[in-house]
Amino acid sequence: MVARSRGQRRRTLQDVAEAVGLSANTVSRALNDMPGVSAATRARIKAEAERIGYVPNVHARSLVLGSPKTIGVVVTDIANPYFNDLVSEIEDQAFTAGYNLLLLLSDEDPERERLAIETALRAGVDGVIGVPVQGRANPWTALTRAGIPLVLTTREIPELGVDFFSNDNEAGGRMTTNAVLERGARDPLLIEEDLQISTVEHRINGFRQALEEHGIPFDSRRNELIPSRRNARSAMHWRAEDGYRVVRDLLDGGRMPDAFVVGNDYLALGLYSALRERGIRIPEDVLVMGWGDYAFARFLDPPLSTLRLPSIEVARRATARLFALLDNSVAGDEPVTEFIQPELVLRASTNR
Amino acid sequence: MVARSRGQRRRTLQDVAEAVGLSANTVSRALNDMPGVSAATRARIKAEAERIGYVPNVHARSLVLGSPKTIGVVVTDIANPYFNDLVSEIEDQAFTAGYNLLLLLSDEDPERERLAIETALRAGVDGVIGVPVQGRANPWTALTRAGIPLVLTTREIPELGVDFFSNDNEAGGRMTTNAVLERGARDPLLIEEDLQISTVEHRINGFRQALEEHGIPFDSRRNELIPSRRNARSAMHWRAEDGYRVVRDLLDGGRMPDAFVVGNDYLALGLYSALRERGIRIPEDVLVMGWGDYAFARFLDPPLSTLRLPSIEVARRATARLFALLDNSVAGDEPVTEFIQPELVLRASTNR
DNA sequence: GGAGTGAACGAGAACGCTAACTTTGCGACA
DNA sequence: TGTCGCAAAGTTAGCGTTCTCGTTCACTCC
Repeated sequence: MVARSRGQRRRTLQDVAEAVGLSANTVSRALNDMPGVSAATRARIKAEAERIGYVPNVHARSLVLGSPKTIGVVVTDIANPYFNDLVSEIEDQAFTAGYNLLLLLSDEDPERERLAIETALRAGVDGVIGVPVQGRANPWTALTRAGIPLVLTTREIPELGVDFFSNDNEAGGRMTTNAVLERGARDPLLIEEDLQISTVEHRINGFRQALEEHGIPFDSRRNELIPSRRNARSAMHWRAEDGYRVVRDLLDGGRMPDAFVVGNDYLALGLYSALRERGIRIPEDVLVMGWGDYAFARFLDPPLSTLRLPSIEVARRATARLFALLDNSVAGDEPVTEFIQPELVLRASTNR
Repeated sequence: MVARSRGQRRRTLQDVAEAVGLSANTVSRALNDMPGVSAATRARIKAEAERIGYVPNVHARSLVLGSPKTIGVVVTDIANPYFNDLVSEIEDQAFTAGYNLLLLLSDEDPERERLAIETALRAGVDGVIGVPVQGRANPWTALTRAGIPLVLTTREIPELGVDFFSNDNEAGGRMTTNAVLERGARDPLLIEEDLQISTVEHRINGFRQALEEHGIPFDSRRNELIPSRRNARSAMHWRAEDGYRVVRDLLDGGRMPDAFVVGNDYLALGLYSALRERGIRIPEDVLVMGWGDYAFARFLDPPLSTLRLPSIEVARRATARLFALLDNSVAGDEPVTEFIQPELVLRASTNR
């Protein structure tokens, strides 16, 4: 049983110095493996520091070194597998590069986002990777004004004029839609969450382009927008639930498309459930195309065709860029925008 | 378009002071809304600070105030929905209490965990909430020795002697097993991941107890352990895959239990797939009981019976306890251990 | 009109650490 | 034996804040 030592005054360099009868400076040199200390003294100092439980004060240290080495990640939620991958990979990259990661969740709430950005600012982060709630520059300018490097991913804010990395949602919209059209669909329905973000807009554009290529007119009846719900912790349950409900209502209303193209795999999951309930078969009666290739997609019955997103790659490029900006190894005056190609994964739900 | 001001020297209190022709002290008072500054001067200072983009140096500030206000969360991965909920809720609680959250992922890797703890220490966190990779005290003592409050969740290390909050896995093991036994199963098989942690041990204990209550002997043939795989980002895919494979191999080997009780819903998902492939019907031919009530569980065909875990409640109590320790509002000498009851969710996969 | 009062602001120290510079001391060498 | 050189250690300053204590100055009041 290890003694719990709570409430004790925190040990300082001076404490160690007094304990070994040397100056604080020597102790500092010894512990930081700087030259100018004999091996014997160094060992003695390290042992003593260990013994009395000395932990360097990070604030004092970074006050003089000027390097907090922390990046902030402001993201809507981590329940979404895509953001989950994003954050995991950013954490991994940051860890490797010796950076800490301050996690801030905005919950799709603009006010919460504003506070998150403020927190990042107050926490003294070196840089920020963000996924905005809305397409408005406003809360983020607090960072750019303070001269803190900012990189956005997944959701774009062109007027901000900062670097942006994302999967190519327009291409994805085309790819998924084309896949069902090439398999004979003539009346596909796109189901999306109603978010004021570039992602949805780009996907709808891609959807529309694919339709036009196939000579099918685009109108609002082909595009069902589901009101978005906040609170990240149950977002995925709700999405499946919403997918279920929207299809049930559609069928009740007598509308029966010959293909569903949806904004994420959880929507598709709910949709499966609603179709099964009505005895409508996939893919015989209707094709279903998901988005995201979540872990469960290939285990559904039938396995779900979907779009695999390059979340890891997006995270990698975004962090690499941020680190480059932090190193000043790159001129940040010309904002970089990169779209990474997603990959179509065809499974039985679109077989025909 | 907002000007991007990179590479500029960071503004200091002194810069603001010189700009307005006052002392740094007065500027500090003005910006912190302390008395002793006239309203006019205060407004002028704030405007100027805003104009030149002054952001207080958090390190200088917390060096003197002695309050970093950050908690570290060391967890294996956030792809697991349970940990996802845990981290989301901790973030929420921390945010509300004015704390920052430093996220550290250990990836089920003891070495990575050791480094994560070291990082938390170096980052100067006020306290830590941890989910250990193993049941060994060793890496965590670095925190307790430094006098940094530590609370563990989900996975226990009794010899550490720190507070622990978890769902009651033993009870959960009993509840899930009893559910299938009460529905006629006489030859249930438990599938678990082979992790050296208290969680798995407790669940197996619960399983065994339920069997004994029903007069069924427990032996190793009733308990299939799947080797654990690292790398958090694909952990969920792999779990489903493993679930698929283990059942396929079992069937190939001529073993056919009358119920599966599994360690998480992703395993159940893979299992569904394997059973479907062989034409084995759920629940007619075999009962399936999951664990975790992941978002997809109720949308499967048939909807999956499972155990809903009180992840939010666990997170809440753990953070509440940590904050109490940080406030010194509670004596931390007597470690607290709390087990919160899970809730059985019965769906069609165990109907009989 | 001079003492007392209180608001507005300034000077200096302190937080814990690191870096530049200085001092000490011991052995080698002429 | 005195001096030079170099390793080992100490001294001092400074990072950007906040806090404590002073100082200034206008204003009231007898």
